[in-house]
Amino acid sequence: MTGTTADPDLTATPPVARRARRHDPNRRDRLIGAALTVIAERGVAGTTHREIAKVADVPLGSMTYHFASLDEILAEAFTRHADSIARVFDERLTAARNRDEAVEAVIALVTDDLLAPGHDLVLTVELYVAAARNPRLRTVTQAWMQRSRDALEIHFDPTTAREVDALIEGLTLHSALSTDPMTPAQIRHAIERYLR
Amino acid sequence: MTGTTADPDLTATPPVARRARRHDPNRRDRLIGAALTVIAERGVAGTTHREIAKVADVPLGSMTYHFASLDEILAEAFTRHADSIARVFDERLTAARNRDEAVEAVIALVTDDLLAPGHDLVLTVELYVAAARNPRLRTVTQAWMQRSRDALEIHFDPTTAREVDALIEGLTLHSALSTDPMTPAQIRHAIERYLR
DNA sequence: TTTGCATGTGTACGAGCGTACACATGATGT
DNA sequence: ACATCATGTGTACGCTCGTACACATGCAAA
Repeated sequence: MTGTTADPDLTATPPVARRARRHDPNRRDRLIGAALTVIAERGVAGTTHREIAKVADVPLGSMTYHFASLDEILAEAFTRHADSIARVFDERLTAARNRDEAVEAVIALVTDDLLAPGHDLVLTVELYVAAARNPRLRTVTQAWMQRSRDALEIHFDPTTAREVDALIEGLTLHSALSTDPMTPAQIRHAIERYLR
Repeated sequence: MTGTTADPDLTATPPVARRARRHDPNRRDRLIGAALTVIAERGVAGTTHREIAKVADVPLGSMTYHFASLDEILAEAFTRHADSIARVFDERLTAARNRDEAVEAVIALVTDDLLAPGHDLVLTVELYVAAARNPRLRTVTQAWMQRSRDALEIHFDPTTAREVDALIEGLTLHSALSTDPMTPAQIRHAIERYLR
């Protein structure tokens, strides 16, 4: 009736409400998780402060408060990714009590973990590409590779460990890229052929 | 002495000389090559019209004339890359006349071609990442994989061909990522262990 | 209770980007 | 010879980006 410009009450709620402040401990952790989601969906190239903030439902300014730069977010996100895979790797191989069980552990690792439906294999390839030009990320990949090899060397000699590590890499990558991914039986066949 | 603003001669050479027009057939091809150079140096994420133009020593406007979009340049560049590797693959395996020679061909392929000093392995990983989100590039990788497998099937059964293809992928990728790349002897050992 | 500071929020700025487009030029077919 | 048009060149526009920064708020120490 009076029109929006006629109201003289300057204490009224401003037209654009300020977002309520939230108590949000471990927002930093949530942001790292959101970063991994964005990387998986849009790739490192499509990962921006604004996109991560949107996924985490957080204002843009929060990004620069918690992280000095985009590089820092990427480094922390990929570190978490590599650690989570390396931990599974460790657990499977530590649990194996002899060589035969170790072979089964490797097979299970590939078929049940690395090629599991929910597992974002593209995240690993994104890491490799990013690491090619980011020394900090190269440290992450190298530590991860070392850890994998160490776990394998619990049961296999160093030469075999290195070769199997490469084979695992190739099998997962190939399955991920193919329209016609390898079946668990084919994975088993390839690994057993190599290790038995 | 009279100062630069005192000259009334409007027919004089303008302060910024227009670049001389050049007769440049197959500039399009040169641009694709320049694109591969840029991708190898800066990654797909750092590949821009302006950067490619600078490497090829060509004005920016030339990019949009020869290619409808950046995607089109990337697709053509990666197609060239994949074809050039697939051709070597074909040649090596076609030349082999029995299984033993085929094994040697695979070893030579990895050690002498894929891991050759001048060969940009990062280009392949860049392709994989780009293909994850670009259907056109996924066609390129799948055609490439099929061609590799076909070449291997000249000498090996389909199951072996697929497994060896994956092994090659893993060996090259692993060598590329490691600070401590595998030696030719180690490559030979891994492949012979699998194929003999 | 008061106060300091870690944390949360909104916005502005300059840079680089893809792309569009107007204009220039010379090779080529007639 | 000359007209045409494929090719070559320069520049402007609108957009998104990373980052900086001023201001708000409430927990915790004193």
